[in-house]
Amino acid sequence: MDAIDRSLLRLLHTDARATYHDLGKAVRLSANTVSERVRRLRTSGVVRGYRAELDPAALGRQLVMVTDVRLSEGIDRHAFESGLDAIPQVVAGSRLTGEYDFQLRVVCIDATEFEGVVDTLKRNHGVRECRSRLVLHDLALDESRLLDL
Amino acid sequence: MDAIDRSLLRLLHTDARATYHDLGKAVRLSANTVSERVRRLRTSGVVRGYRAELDPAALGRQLVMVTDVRLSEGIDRHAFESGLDAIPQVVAGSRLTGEYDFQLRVVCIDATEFEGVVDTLKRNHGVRECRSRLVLHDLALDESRLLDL
DNA sequence: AATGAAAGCACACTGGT
DNA sequence: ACCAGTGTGCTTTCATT
Repeated sequence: MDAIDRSLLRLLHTDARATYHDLGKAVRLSANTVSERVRRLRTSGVVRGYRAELDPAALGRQLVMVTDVRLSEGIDRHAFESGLDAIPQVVAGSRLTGEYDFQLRVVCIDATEFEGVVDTLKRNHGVRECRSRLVLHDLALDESRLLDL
Repeated sequence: MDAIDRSLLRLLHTDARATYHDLGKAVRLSANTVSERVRRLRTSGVVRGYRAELDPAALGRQLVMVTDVRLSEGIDRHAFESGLDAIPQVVAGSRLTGEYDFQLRVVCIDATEFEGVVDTLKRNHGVRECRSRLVLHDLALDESRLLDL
């Protein structure tokens, strides 16, 4: 992992469909060499994959909530996690330390749909308590900033 | 936006570097037609971009914290947001309703580094109070799940 | 690790259904 | 909206340093 690799990671984070040829022009290396470096970055696990970033708003979903969740006694954490597959509005989540067990990000069309999600969580997934707040907006930051350190 | 477009979005979310030819094989369309559909999805804003997903742990950063933050009176929200550019450990964040003003995701090497981030936030960025918890792990969910609705 | 050459493919146009 | 053909340019392999 040298400075060139970090440049390549930044470039691929900006546009994962950039050609090796163009990446090579940017770092002054042949397409060939870039291809090998990127393959190494992939197999070493630094690059986990290449993802198309979707815009939920363009899919008609403009209500984003952050919901902290506490499970009832006797609910298996692992079962709860796999059960979330059944609720597509839950697009991300983490298990956290502290007062609550999990934090979920829930993307909905409107408050009615969100109400349905909360009811489902409580009725079918062993959620005892939840605490939700509206996402006003997301900040323009991302993980590629770690390359600056 | 029909079922084929949703398939293409799912495929591109799994591998944003897939060729139009391969995408076409999956949805039984010519590479040509796939290219046109994908271009429409891009210009309509459903696809915001293509990103390489990095693994912070592979970059030597294994401590991930979620930190809620409340700003002091008289601190401009917008100034706070742009000021975060100076702290690369902050890899994501949202402005939220509720008790706290923002929630940040902070990726560090160890507790000492995180302590530095918290001190910086309080000393230089107008943070009055913060409440942090450790991310035990992230759930295997993503925004492409919205396509199932 | 990096390079250049050459074969094999993918991509972007055009034109046509 | 979709497809086929074509020219251009990208990717990959191999020999070489």
